[in-house]
Amino acid sequence: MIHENNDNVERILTLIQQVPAGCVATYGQIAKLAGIPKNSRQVGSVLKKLPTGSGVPWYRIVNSKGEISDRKNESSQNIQRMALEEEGVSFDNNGRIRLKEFQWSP
DNA sequence: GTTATGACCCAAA
DNA sequence: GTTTGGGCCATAA
Repeated sequence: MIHENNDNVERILTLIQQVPAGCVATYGQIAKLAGIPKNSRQVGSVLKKLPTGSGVPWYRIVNSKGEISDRKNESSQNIQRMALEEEGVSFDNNGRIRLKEFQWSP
């Protein structure tokens, strides 16, 4: 099937839209649910290229440690943290989210 | 075709 | 708790 990759992107985005406000999900979690457990990097790749105003809550996706992952443009990270705090997600002194408390479970 | 890169993850140390 | 090395695979050049 040659459209497999496009389907992956579609599934990734659909899943992310299911993450409710006030919760977070990890890249690996989304990848697993999307049926591509070994390619969590693709999740980040998709989000990176996401157009602004897409309506996809990209900021609810964090890495497996509960941190906002590093990237080229760090202002994007500030936006992400702000958006999450706005929804009630709290960070500890080390900039981590307690996944036990805030991680979404389908 | 190859190589480099990356919003990742996990087991092992 | 942490760091590290290896694995992963789509994407771009």
